[in-house]
Amino acid sequence: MNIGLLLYIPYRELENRIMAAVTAAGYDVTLAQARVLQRIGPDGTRLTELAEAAQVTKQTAGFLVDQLEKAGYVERVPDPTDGRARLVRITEKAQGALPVAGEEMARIEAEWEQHIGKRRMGQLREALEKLVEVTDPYR
Amino acid sequence: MNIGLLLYIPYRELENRIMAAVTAAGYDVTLAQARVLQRIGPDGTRLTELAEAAQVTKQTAGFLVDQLEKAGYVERVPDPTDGRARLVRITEKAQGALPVAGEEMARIEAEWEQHIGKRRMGQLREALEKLVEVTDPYR
DNA sequence: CTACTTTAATCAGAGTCTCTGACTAAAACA
DNA sequence: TGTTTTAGTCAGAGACTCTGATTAAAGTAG
Repeated sequence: MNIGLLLYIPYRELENRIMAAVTAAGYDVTLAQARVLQRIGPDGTRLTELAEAAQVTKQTAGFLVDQLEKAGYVERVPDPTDGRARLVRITEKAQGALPVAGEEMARIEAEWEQHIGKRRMGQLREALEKLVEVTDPYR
Repeated sequence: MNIGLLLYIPYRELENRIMAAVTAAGYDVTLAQARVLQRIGPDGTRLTELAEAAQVTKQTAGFLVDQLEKAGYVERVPDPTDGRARLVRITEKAQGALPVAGEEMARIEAEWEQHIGKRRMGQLREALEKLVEVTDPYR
């Protein structure tokens, strides 16, 4: 089995389950919206930064933020340090979703560790962290 | 850094580079088309099977196969064992793309091994193969 | 200070991907 | 034979993403 599929299959499982948990908790967010949402920092993040982090164009990021804003999950506030820019911030309404996602992620990691063992899980994480050094275009 | 992103970043790099290599070799295929294409077996595969393997609906798979067919990369032939079914087969035109993808993949794996070391690469593969046992819905 | 360049964001339009629901035809089964 | 299941298609809509052009603010060189 090729390494691409080996990386992708667990990733997709993780993403699907987290989305399901968030949806079950009553948050109506799509996958693309969630990918943007999780990149927003605690003090707000500029659209351009979000676009880079999520690997989409500014237009796409703007489109998704528009939807998130309409749904009340984010708000845009002026950036005090730059008159052109605005900061996208997570609203109180969306704050509750973060721990839901975090808990589901922890649950999944625990399941994985149970199956492959603590040692292998540690090796997996170590290898991936090293691999990200050469494959992440934003570091 | 969360495990999801750790899995996704190298995956995306792999996918992007393979797509770039295939495109550079003169094959005009989209990512979604490629995901279907790589699931087609040597003797042809049914649409329904492709849909399951690629994790999309039959309609979506059909839509992508239509495009691949128009571009001359696949053909549909009757399934001799089932009058309702048709086998999607890779045409000669598309055969050349497979080694291009394979070579790029091997090149990337070699680079990764160079960076993280042979030992870690082995551990990574071992851990992922074990992980796929519990995360692959199609096995 | 002024003119030029860059940067942040948006507007407009199009192409691609994916889905739900309804349907046809062949196969499998009771 | 009649019913149910399976393989695939048709129709329509929604979601995602892109390229190109534009506006406004900031930065920079003279």
